[in-house]
Amino acid sequence: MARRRSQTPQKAQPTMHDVARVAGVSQMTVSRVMRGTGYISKDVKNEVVKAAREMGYVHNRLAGGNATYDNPIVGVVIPTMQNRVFNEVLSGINDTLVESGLRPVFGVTEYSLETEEDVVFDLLSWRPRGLILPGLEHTPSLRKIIAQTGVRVAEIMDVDGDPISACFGFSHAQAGEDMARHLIERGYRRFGLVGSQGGLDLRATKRFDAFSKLVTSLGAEVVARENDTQASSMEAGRKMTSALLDEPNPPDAIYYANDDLAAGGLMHCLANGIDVPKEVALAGFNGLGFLSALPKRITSTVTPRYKIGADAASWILRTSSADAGLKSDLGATLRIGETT
Amino acid sequence: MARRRSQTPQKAQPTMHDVARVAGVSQMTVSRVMRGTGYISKDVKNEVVKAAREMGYVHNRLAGGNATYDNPIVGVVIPTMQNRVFNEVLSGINDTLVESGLRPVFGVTEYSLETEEDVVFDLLSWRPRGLILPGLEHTPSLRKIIAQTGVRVAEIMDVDGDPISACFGFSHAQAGEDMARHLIERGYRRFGLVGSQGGLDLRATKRFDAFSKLVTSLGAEVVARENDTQASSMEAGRKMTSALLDEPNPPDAIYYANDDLAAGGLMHCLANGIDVPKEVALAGFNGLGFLSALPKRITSTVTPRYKIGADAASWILRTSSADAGLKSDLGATLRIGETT
DNA sequence: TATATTTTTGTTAGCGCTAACACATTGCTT
DNA sequence: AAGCAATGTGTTAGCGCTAACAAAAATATA
Repeated sequence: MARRRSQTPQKAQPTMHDVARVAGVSQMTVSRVMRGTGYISKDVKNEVVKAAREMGYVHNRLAGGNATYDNPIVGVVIPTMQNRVFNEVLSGINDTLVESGLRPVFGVTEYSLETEEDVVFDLLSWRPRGLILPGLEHTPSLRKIIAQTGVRVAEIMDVDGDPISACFGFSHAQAGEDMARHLIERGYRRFGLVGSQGGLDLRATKRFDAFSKLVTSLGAEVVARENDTQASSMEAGRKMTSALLDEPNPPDAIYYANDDLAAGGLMHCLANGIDVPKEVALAGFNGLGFLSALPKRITSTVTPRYKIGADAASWILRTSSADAGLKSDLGATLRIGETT
Repeated sequence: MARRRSQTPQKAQPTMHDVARVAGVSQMTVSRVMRGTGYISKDVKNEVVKAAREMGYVHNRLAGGNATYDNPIVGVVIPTMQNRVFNEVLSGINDTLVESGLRPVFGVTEYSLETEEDVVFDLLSWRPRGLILPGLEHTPSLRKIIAQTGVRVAEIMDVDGDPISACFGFSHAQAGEDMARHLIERGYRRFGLVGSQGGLDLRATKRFDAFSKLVTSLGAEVVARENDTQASSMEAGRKMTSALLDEPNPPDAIYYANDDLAAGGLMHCLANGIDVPKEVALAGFNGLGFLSALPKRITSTVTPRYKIGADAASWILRTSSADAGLKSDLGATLRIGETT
């Protein structure tokens, strides 16, 4: 076993050198066996694997990264952990990455661009093979450090704007307009908007802006807005819906920033005997699976969450940096339910 | 700038040496500034920080870990990403870790102990400062490699058993019994159990076992079980509830493996005019926030998810490995709602 | 059988960084 | 002004690993 300088709480781990000694080969041969590269005879390979297993040796991939400038890491930034949308995005990222022997390292911004800057800086200290960032909006400092380090960046969830290198998502403006057109067609004219995160969710804002603009131009109007500062949840949706409908001239249709909020709205109506969609129509966003379990299927926009994550991850994995300026619109489709 | 051997797609990053040259100091001084250790004069510090910023230098923490046997990493294993419970646990872990300048690296097992073994082995190749594992059940090989490497391990979510070193959670047996006692007290006698993951969720199994045992000993009985192989969700809960209640002699109370399933059950009853709790009582598990948004507050067991994550993470951070055999029961409390 | 080719193993240098120690310099006592 | 501690900076060695380049051994070819 190798001697150690520092008195870490951990036991001294064996090194390749130790394995090599036990197996009676050179350390380089052990390295080759561990990575499965180059020529190795079967006998030696077995010998090395056996010795490693017996000693409990685990390949130290980070030390190797040091020598090759290539750590098996992708930095992944998400706005929040409190939203299931990102569970699915992360699943897509994780599955794709793990398949290639890499792992994501996460950072959470809580919807703050300043925090995002800090998080990215921290993530960069891991010398990741690439970075996955939410949205196309970033601070100038963030852009600068990205440019300086030349790190590969994939932006996800949005395509309305100019990506740093490549983006994978869908058009929120389009999604907002689609929903506006649908609701107008169904005869609704007085709209309420319900969001969360105090307007910091820039993609939701894009949807709402496009929605408002279109309904206004079609002769309808947005009569009320609610925007809780707290995280999105069914509770928040229920509370805000209640507030909205208690006003003197309530809207006849409510467009929510996401399905959780909309489901909360539906629950409020259900509990208070408000007929949906006769008295008020409800529309969500994301098309999450749980909608199908609700008493009424809520109209929503289905977004390709898993695929966004998977595509972004595999773009990072592709070594060619050829496809700069790539805009991958994975599409989001309106799914009409029983609430509009 | 340093010359590079390999032709990575990334731009050549400046090193401490480069920064040192620009700032006109030794590389060691740059190292000290970056880590904020030792004595550094203000002038030199400013000079170095300025140079680093201008060059876009980012401290490479992984290379340092190589020299100190101490990477800023904690390996975190979770059964699935499809369950919001783990969002909160991860939040607790992440918040605590990031505060100390570390980051979690995740692995997902999909409720398979064999996969867990592979994941842990992979995570170990990152030489993490510690590992956080779900539950107290692991394969012998897993235990062996843990023992061999001497890595610090915190087990979470359960305290019914013997931890490798320390565990943070609550007693599932206790939770199951508490619920059993409550339902018996309310007069229910014919119980249904609804789970997911095909019984692979070992903690849910512990609850169900303790529940079944107690109700049986109190003269009641478990008359039906449903156990979907797919992931837990409201949809699955609704489907299984429907199946359960369509049988000739349906249960008068259903105990679900978690709140999502229970909420799905409630939705089924709501949509089909089944009176809860008169015709059938429903009980969930976890006490998630969204329950308060449902038309009827579902009886559940509130679990300290965030705190479990936070406590486990800060135990990992504590360097003393003194407290071996630590069992931290954070408690789970029955919360009676309107569905029982 | 001699030579070229392929396969297998080893040696050397060095990745970017930090611990440990050495050596200045400064300010403070007395 | 001498002595001393505190402060500031540099030098050296080496972490665990891999690329690049030998060199030896096995195999194929002429």
